[in-house]
Amino acid sequence: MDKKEYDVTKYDRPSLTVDIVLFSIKNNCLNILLIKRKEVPFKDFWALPGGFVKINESLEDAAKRELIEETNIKDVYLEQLYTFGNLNRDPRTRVITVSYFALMSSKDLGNIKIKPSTDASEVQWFDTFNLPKLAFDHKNIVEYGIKRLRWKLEYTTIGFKLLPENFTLTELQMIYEIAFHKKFDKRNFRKKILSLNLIEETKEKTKDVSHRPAKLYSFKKKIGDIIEII
Amino acid sequence: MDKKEYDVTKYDRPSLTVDIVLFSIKNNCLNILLIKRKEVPFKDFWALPGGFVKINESLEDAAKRELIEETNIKDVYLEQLYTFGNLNRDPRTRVITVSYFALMSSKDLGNIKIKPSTDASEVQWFDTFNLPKLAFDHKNIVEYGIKRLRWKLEYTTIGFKLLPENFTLTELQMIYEIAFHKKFDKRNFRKKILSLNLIEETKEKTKDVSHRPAKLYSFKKKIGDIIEII
DNA sequence: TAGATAATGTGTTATTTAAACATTATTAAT
DNA sequence: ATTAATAATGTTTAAATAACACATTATCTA
Repeated sequence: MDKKEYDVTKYDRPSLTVDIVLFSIKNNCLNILLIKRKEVPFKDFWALPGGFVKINESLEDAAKRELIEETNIKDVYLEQLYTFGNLNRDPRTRVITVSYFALMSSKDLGNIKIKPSTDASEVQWFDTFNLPKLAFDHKNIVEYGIKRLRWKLEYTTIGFKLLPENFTLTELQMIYEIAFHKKFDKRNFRKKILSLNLIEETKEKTKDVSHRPAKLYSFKKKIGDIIEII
Repeated sequence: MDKKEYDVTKYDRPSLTVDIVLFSIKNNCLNILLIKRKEVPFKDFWALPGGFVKINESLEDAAKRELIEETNIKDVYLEQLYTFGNLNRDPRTRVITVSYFALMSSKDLGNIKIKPSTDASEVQWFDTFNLPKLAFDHKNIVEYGIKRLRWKLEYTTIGFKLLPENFTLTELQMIYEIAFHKKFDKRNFRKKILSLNLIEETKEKTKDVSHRPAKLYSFKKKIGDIIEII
């Protein structure tokens, strides 16, 4: 090592965590996944899934690992949200958290077995607009996540990440109405969505509904593509 | 301490830095401030101003402190950009950097004495679209900063942060043209800007120009307000 | 001091996009 | 056959955006 090189280890270093705001649509509500903490601080409080970043894993890998460890959920859409680093956000020591924004398709809700882990005694979905008191500054993080969701729905095609592969236009519209807390005109919504040329009819229809069945649509692009609409 | 409490200090912790992408308009160009590194790694490479976060300062305070220490610049508009945490972004050890996006009024360009410091042998403005080779992954950070700037110009009133208190409509338009790398129609631009009702005429005009002098305008809101246009 | 130069300042029309609005169609259940 | 429930569909109006050219006001200089 070069003599002139800084000894970067000489600095006191804060701890680094990731926390994940995972949204999904359940019972026509925008839901967020929370865990119940097993340990102090904030023992028995609900909190965002998350945990310490390991020295040899990227931030995104840490977020993925924590989701799996604490909730057994994988293959969600994930993007970085914001880094919270205020001095006293954790009573134990200085902890910086890089928060992640995640979306899960409602089709996966059924497949996934949410299981408690070493850190969490319970794992549960909550209505985003009716959350329990949260540990740490997780309320702030959730609010930041809701803002990001609205913004992304408005300006990108991210809404498809919340839907199963085939979906009805009514389901798609519902996502927007849930996230924005307001109704949209059905005809204008359909015109707008179809004019974007992002989805196409499938040959299928909804089954086992006691009313006129709806056409199922699918997103044209391969999964993984988020298109900026603007 | 509660026995059940984690010993959070037992984890290997990455180092934490901040880096600042500071934009200003100079010579009709969008400029970024860089420092020349005094030490390895990347000795003599140009890099973003930044440095290690102290254990008892917030991330934003760290960004402000580093800007002052390395460049003697203060009172800029500052917002968090993105956190870069890939494994090998620093050859010495694991380093996470929380990047910040900053804008400086062109009126401050003259007042400020940029001075080299302990970490930097030189400090200099560079044309954003014609940068030298940068240290670490700072090229990525800059690109992220440019995207943020464009987005913010389009959807907020942040452009005023790059201008002196009184400015001409041509100067304002120039900022948009520089950032977007394209021309806008003068009449439409003025109509749009004035219809937003955010700026007002002052009684002054440009002086010492060898052509028709332009009316000077000022932003209606007190400094600090960034309005979402949409 | 007249003419060249250089940038400012201003309106109208056409096009595109967004908003408002109500009826008929299809299926299952009874 | 009737009912209940939701799907599907078009037109008209208003608002926002885009395209476009020339007169004005100052300095400079011949």
